[in-house]
Amino acid sequence: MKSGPAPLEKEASANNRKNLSRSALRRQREREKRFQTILHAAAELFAGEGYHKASMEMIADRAEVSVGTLYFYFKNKEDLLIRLIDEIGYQLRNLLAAAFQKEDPSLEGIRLAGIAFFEDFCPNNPERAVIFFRESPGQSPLVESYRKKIFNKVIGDVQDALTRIGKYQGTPYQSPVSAEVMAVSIMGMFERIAYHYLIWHDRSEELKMVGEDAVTFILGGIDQLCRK
Amino acid sequence: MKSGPAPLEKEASANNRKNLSRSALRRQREREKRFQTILHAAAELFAGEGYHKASMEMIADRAEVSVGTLYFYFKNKEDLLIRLIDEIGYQLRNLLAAAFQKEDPSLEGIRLAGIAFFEDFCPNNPERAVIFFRESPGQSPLVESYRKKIFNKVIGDVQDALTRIGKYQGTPYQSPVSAEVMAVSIMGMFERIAYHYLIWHDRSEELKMVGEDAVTFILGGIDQLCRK
Amino acid sequence: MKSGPAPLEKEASANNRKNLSRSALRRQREREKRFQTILHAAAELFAGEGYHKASMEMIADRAEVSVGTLYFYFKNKEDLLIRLIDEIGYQLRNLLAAAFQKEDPSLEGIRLAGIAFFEDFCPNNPERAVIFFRESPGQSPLVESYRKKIFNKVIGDVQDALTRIGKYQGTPYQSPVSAEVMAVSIMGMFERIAYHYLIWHDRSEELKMVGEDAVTFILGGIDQLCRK
Amino acid sequence: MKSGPAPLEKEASANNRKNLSRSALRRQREREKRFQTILHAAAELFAGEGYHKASMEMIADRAEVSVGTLYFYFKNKEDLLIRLIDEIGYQLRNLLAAAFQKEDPSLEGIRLAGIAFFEDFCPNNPERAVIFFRESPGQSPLVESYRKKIFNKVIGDVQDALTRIGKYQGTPYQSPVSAEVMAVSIMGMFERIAYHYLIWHDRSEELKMVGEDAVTFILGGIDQLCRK
DNA sequence: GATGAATGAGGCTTCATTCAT
DNA sequence: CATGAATGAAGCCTCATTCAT
Repeated sequence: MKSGPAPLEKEASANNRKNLSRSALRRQREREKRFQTILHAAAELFAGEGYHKASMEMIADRAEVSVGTLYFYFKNKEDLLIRLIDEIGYQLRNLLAAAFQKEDPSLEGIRLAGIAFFEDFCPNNPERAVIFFRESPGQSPLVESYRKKIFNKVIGDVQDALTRIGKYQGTPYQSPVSAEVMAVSIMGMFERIAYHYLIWHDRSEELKMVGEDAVTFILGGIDQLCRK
Repeated sequence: MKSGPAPLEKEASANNRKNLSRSALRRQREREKRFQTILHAAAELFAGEGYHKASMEMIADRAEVSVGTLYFYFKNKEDLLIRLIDEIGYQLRNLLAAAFQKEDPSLEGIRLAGIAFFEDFCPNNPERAVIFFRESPGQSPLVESYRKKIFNKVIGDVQDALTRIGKYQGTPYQSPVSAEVMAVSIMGMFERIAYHYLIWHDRSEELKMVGEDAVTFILGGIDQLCRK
Repeated sequence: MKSGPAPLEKEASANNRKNLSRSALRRQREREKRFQTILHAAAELFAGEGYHKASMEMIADRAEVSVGTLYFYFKNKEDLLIRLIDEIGYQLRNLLAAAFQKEDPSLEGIRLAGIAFFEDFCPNNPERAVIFFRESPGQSPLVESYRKKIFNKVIGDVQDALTRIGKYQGTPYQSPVSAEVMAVSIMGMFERIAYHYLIWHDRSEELKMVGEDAVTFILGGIDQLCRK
Repeated sequence: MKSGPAPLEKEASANNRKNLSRSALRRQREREKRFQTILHAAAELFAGEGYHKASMEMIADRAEVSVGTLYFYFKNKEDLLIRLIDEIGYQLRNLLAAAFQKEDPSLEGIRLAGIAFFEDFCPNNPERAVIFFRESPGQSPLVESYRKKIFNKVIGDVQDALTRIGKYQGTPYQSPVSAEVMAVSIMGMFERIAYHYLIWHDRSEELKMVGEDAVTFILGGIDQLCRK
């Protein structure tokens, strides 16, 4: 309560301000850290035990906090899941956006995006793939609405990239919904390939080859839809 | 199962047998009917309310039987879901098999399969699509193991068809896993397109056009993977 | 709390003392003010949301202080309620005492008390009526003991007034407990009339007329009990 | 499962029907009995420990059933309280109605009603008085709405009785709301007298005398309001 | 004095499953 | 075979209170 030797007026003030901002910052940092600790614990358990089997108590234990603290940082269990899929969706979009931006609008961007997904995202975030593709569907209307929103965004990104490519190359698509169908298809391929080779069968070492075939498949499909 | 006392005469015996077999048959029929009634009620509720929200009591009410009866026909709630996805998987495989068998091993079979899925299965079984694609993932290890088994079979069917086509046409695939990757990809496309245009956005009237684009995409993809 | 460097002179000292007492007074005032701010916030929320629904956090938010501060000024949540009903009881007693003292011991005092309650207290303190009559009963033994004490005091005041009137007018009561019964009855009438016309049905504009009838009723009752 | 010797056709049918109806009736009876057992256990605990302190587990224990059974018979804890106050309100109305009907519309009916409340209801149902007057106020909006409805009915009954008396005796009331105010007042007196002499101070042996004074008070009040 | 993050006991409620009738 | 009342474990969540800063 009592600080050391009395500092001069202005200095004291400055010091004080500095102290305040320091402690405030530290608080902020620790808050953020705790938030992530909890989210991480939840992710591990959702992926490992399944969303339903993972109880709030288990999550609290793993995060080394009390149950009450969980509810200080998150509204409820559903919120935990929503934050997770939000974060994963964000990561996924960034990954794809980076791939698309590496090149001029061309199929090369699509290829890079596929490689990013299969060779970067999947092997490095298997837990997140599990949550995104296996644990989050069909859990509640609210979660489902978030999933829908996120998928729509990712699909929209891919669709935009395809549209840009089409315009850039002067290749029209077969039907008005073609770009959308392709984007949805690509998303579906990514999803089920991850599910198949990562979640169900642990064949992650084949993912590189699988991804290449998948990308070839996609490029062939796009090409075909540009023909007529 | 338990026969009565030894009958005296052939006539009597015949008579008896006839009676027994009649009532036994009726029993059998009613049993089967009830089984289906319950399964149907469960399907409606799983799709409408979600697997978890649908309680055994609700299912019993809708099927107009008692809760106890549910447990006579099904081992437990999980069993209900497993039977459903089993049935759906069976239906799906038949659908695809029929398409593949309509033609000589050729891409036409693939096209027909796509049309069968998008223009027959989806619009006529939206409830089943919901159960198969949204409600059954991530519910329990056992259910997941059944899902895996069923998906593997469907994927295997497609893969076999693709392999047959490859052999028949003398077109080798890019890599050893190519046929499998394509099968998995096709499954993923089907799944997410159904999810997107049927479950999330009710654009089922567009499904025909969407399906055509998807099939074109697939054929282009296959073609591409046969090149080199 | 932290004084600067030691002052040189008496004047300074005097000055200092003055300063100290000034700041001490200001402290005192601010303390009092904050106490009331919190109590007021609690009153609003207890009346508006109900004692249980109103959480300490909500109260802190409304009073624009932190939760910790609540516990500096009040022992606990129960304490908040007790202080409130104490204050309300105090106000009520003053109100009645003022009415009784306006006149010589006579029924006129009773009339004025009724008017004070129905035409002053009720319309001007509906929130307090809600707390006193609806939110405080049955919350905890301790709160209940305070309620009992307060009611006893108010009833005692009325009883004393009635006794004085009886002695002054030389009219004995029917039984030894008559004065007490009348006081309790009057209190009950006040309570339920407020509950009925103020809390349950918003007919506060009729309260004047209602109050007059109530007072007439009371006077008739008192008169009757003095007969024999 | 197997009944004794095979009865003749009609007899069997009759027997069967009889058996069915017997067991159905017994079921019904036992259901009703359990319902009451639980309600009784809840009443004891609500009165003894207070509504909030009495947990569902405690109630289940006292009723010697499982917690789940509580929820088979009652929707939730609130429902338990509502059923109780409903039942008490019903009992109270019957009590008063019986008193009013014993005599021609006259003040004697009011007197009998008072006696019924103070000399019958209070001493024989102290627990119910506690629930009705102390534990049920301010618990939740829904409970409060039921309280309001019940009080309104009881007050309405008294008001009707007073109106009938007024008409029968040709004595008009001071103001249009007089009958209502009197009814509300009487209810308030009953309530607070019960609270004072039964719940707070255990002076139930004085209740007879207290009740007499209260009735005298009421009659005087009514009389006064008929004058002008 | 003030803050607000952390606690954790305890409450209510749900629901799959069982079993006597 | 069918019924449906009973079970009880387990889950989510609230919130008054504390205490280090």
